[in-house]
Amino acid sequence: MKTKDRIVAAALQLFNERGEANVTTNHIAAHLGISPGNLYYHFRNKNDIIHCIFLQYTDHLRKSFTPVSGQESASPAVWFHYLDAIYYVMWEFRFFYANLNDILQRDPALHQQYLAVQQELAVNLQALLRELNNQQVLAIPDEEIEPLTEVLRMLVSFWVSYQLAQSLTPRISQSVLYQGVARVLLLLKPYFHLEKGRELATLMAHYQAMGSTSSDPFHK
Amino acid sequence: MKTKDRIVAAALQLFNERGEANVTTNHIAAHLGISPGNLYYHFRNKNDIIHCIFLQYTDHLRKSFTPVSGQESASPAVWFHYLDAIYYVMWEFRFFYANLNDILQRDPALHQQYLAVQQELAVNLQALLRELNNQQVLAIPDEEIEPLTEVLRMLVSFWVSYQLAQSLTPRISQSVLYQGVARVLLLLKPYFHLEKGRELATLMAHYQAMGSTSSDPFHK
DNA sequence: GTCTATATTGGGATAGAC
DNA sequence: GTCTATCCCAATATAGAC
Repeated sequence: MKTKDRIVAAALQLFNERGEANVTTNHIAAHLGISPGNLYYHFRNKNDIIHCIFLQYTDHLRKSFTPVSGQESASPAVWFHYLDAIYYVMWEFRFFYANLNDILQRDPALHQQYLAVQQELAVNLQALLRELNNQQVLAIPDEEIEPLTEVLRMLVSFWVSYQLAQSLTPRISQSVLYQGVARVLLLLKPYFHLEKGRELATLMAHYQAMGSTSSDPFHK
Repeated sequence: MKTKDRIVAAALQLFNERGEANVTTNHIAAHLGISPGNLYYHFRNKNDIIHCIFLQYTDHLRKSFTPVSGQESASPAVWFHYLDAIYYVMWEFRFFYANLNDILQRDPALHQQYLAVQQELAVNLQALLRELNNQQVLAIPDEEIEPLTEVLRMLVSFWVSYQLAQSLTPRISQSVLYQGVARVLLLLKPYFHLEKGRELATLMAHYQAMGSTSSDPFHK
């Protein structure tokens, strides 16, 4: 593994574990057993490192949230896929969600790219909900689809921050992220067709179980 | 007005206008035409100033969100009262919401007080929704009240942050905060009894109008 | 590519005079 | 209470040898 990649990997790990604001370039270098100067040979500055991580992030989002064909969208297996993807991205890039505004504010170029990805996600999510309406899974009034998807994106984007604010310990657990996923389902629940109650109950039960704190000590 | 109070007022204003992270103690002093040393005569440090602002914040919350008697809760006028109070606190202390995690993380004592107030709010909000259930206004399944109130608090607490992330300009407008209030109603809408459709529509229309950008240029 | 040593910066905070 | 002057510190970033 090239030094440049090792730096990115170490940065992601340390950012996630200790918070981006608490990890300096010196920490990253020390963690890898290289000098600060060496790190600056590979990256212009800290933002440059974050930008590399961000590329992985958007890659992931684009792969995980590509729309599926109409038929498929009605399958609970696909719902699991999407919801798991939400969990995964929240966990894998939690440092980013934990400091979203700081990071975006200090790097306008990154902010612009962020907005572009968010726009794609918004479009895809709205299309998905419309498709689920068509497939008789959901019954969301048309004019509510846009604001509802916005609330859902907002919920996912700031669930990590919310959880950090709710606890004195700066570490977030996997289980609280599953609780976030369960909240997504909660907000959609009133719109599910009654015939889908069974499938919905299965999903809710799953993510609630994953979100119960007792599952956490195992560090699954 | 005593210097100490002037400092707090100036800090709140500058924090709201430029973002807490971008306002140094020197800026505050310069804005008031006093010396940095003078500022430090009145406050141990910057956190100390924020703490004073936070006391105003909690004062406000406690006054605005005290529970009302069961009967009253069914009155649309009371709903307006609560929703306007949400708007007001988001606007008046938007710097705090914009930087919640940074501020809490660097001051554990403040964080503890924050958690205490949040706990009060959670209890009051749950009680309010239960009362609205009783008054035949809402029909929220009992087990959903707690998670739903959590999502609502989360929505309000991070709406400002969300809006900042959604725009390249670091200023937030009053209208986007009204949009946030409208989202609160949106999430509750599925649970409203049908007979209350009229009142609900009035509320939604009001906050949507306030949230429309065309109302903003007037800086109401 | 990697190192050591160091320059730079800027905000937080204090000392001591007035 | 208020001022001026200054210290302190930590993180970012660079210079130049190896």
